[in-house]
Amino acid sequence: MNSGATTRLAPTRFERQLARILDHATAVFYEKGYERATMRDLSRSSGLSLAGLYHYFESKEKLLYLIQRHYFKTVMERLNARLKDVTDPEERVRAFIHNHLEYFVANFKAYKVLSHEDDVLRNQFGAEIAALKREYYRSCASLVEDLKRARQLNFNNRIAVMGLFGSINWLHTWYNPRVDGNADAVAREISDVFLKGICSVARGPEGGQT
Amino acid sequence: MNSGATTRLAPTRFERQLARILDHATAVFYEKGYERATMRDLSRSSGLSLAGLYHYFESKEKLLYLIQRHYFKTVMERLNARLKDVTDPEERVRAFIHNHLEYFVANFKAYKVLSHEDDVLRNQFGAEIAALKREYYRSCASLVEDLKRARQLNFNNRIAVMGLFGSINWLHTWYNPRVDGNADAVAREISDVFLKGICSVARGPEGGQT
Amino acid sequence: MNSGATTRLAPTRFERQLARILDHATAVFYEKGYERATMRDLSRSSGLSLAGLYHYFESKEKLLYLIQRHYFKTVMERLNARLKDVTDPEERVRAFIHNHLEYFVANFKAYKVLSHEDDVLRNQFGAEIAALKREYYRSCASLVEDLKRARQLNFNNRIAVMGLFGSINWLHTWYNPRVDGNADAVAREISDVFLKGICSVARGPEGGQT
Amino acid sequence: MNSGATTRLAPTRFERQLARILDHATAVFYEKGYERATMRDLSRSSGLSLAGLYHYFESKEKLLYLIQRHYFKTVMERLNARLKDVTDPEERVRAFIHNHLEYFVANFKAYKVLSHEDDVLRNQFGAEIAALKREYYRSCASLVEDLKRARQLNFNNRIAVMGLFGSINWLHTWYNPRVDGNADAVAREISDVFLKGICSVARGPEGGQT
DNA sequence: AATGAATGAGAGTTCATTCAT
DNA sequence: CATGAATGAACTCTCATTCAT
Repeated sequence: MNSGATTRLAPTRFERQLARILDHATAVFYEKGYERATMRDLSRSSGLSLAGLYHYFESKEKLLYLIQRHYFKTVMERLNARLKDVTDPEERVRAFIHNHLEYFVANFKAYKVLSHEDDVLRNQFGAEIAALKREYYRSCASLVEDLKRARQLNFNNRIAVMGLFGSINWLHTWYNPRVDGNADAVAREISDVFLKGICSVARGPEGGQT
Repeated sequence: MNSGATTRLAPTRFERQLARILDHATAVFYEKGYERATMRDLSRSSGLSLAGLYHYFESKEKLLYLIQRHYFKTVMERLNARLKDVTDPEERVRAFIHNHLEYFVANFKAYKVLSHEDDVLRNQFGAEIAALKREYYRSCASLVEDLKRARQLNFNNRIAVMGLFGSINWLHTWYNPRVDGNADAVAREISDVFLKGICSVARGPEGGQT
Repeated sequence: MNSGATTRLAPTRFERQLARILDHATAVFYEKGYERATMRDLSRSSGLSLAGLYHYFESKEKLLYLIQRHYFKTVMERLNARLKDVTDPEERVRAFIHNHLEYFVANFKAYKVLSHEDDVLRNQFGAEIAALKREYYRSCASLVEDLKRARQLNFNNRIAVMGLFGSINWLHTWYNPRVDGNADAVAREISDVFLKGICSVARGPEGGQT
Repeated sequence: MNSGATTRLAPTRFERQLARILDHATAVFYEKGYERATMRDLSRSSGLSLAGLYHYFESKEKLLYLIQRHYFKTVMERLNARLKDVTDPEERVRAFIHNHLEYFVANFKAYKVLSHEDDVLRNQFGAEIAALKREYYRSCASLVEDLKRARQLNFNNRIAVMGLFGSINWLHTWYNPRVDGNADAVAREISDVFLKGICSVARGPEGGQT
């Protein structure tokens, strides 16, 4: 994990250590959940002493914040990079879904920490993460709106997008690569159902929402 | 909440009290999450003393178990009752979605306690709840399979059903009756997208899975 | 167990019930120790409700008091009855030992409750039991003194008697009827060692104590 | 108290602190008994915070285990050292009694914690302490058997040794240095009575036991 | 940079006991 | 006579965090 997206230059020792700790912490939060995980668990898994951990972050909450921020930022960076080359509205929605699944299947532990520990953070930390999440949601919603406009479709944006987010955020409770194939396969299946779904809905001019 | 489904006759004082406590506890778990919620919170919210609570259940875990069991059993009872009168395969899938949303919009606090505190329970309790959850999943999967067979459709059952569960289980993170309308409206929208989606997917004979 | 030594007439229902409860309680105290034993244990073992127990005694302490008092009084009554027919000093000491072992092998659970929960009781209860214990000790000490005087023996009374009490009070930690024979056999062996011991000690006129 | 018999080199700060805590705990257990003594009592007596205590041992049970193990091991080490220089069978039995009394009069609080909290420990802890106790008992029994063989005596080994253990384990309920003299005096008296006792018993060839 | 030692606050749970019925 | 329901107080133990070194 590459924390500190601020610099692209060689990371300092501190940054490398921190990244290592965040990785271990992600695994522990994945396993036991944020509340159940104790600082002692983190100490054990990272090999640092309990007090040593506090050199790298001020509190358990800050640690969760750093993890969530990192993964939100990274998935969005990758999304933006990927969308640069795609213009077709439907393909852009597919790109979003594929990007999400590809990244989070590769980082499935982080994935659960993002979706399950959704509302743990309070105050400043909570607000920042909520903002990132909203931004990510808006990215997806925009792509769907673009497609709707381009094809003159008719469905409830919010419910459709939220339904899609549900599908892809719930993945961590069931996804098994041996049963379900790789990320590409799952992304194609989910994209197909979702896109055929919204493209086929046609209830006449009264339905829908901007 | 009507605990003790064994008898339909007048509930005893104990049963009524227990039901009242489970209701309060559900609200507290909804608000703070199971781990963060303390027995002292439950004491406060229920008006009973800390020790008094233990007259009604042996442990905090047992309490969560009682809640989860109750709601799983009830939603399945209602599903079975509703399916009695429906024969058309598509309508039966719609009935499932509608039943789920109707019940859990009416009991949205319990809803979060079911989906968020998914894997808290261990051992016997965990096994029992997992069995109920599997049974509920199987109900839905069967209905989808019936539809697939009836219409000779072509899609990945598991991914489709899991995607649907994601959509309806994620609801508790965003549903707002003032914005999204009542349960009927949401159920119709989600059903439309899902059903059009799976009915339109046609990738040729190589796709799909039993 | 026959509580309430005050009347020799037909015991009332209350007395019979109380005696039954004391018996059960003795068994529980024997098994778990006084501190570890809970009122719920007593409720379970006696078949009465928790609150029902309090009709028979005011507190857990009083219950222990009643048990200890009963067994101390009974063993002393039996001792006095037995000593009536014995005049030889040595035989009187043997009678004490035999009486003690016979009674407490027959009531070995009570026996542990007497010796292990020695110093639990406080205040009035503690004082009364301590007085009974002192009386019992004095009985034994007198017999030993009589023997010493009659035979003009020479040993430290207090240490000898305390040593004897140790031997017979420690019994509950090791006595096993299948290995050690019945009470008579053990009493004879212990009496032999003790009596030969004190009768053979002769360190000249400076030793001993009144 | 010198815990950690593994090294005879300078004890670490941790070891010294632990030893200090065990000392305080021994005093508290002596005073109130293991069950009645609370962790708060130990905290108060040792000057550490409640949580601080848990830096040194994992549980109240482990604490009792550490205490009991220490004293059993130490008294046996001392016994073995002392027996090295004694060959006469009678003197060896006297050495055992003297060693026991000397050590436990000097550590009379620990003494009660050993004998009164005999059967508190369960499972692994209980098994280990029981094994040490058995070893200590065997040491004594061997010495008595040696004497019996050397002198061709005739008495029941088990009852005699158990009686002796009763005498010396019961000491903590009555011993008062001002009344009873020092350990040497008491040891001599008890040894005299016991040894004269077993040496004088002669009931003919049918008596005794291997 | 890193740690052993320490802590205040609070967790879930159990206790002997009471009281309305 | 007997009980289900209830409680205040106290229990052992764990938590995230700090600080001297």
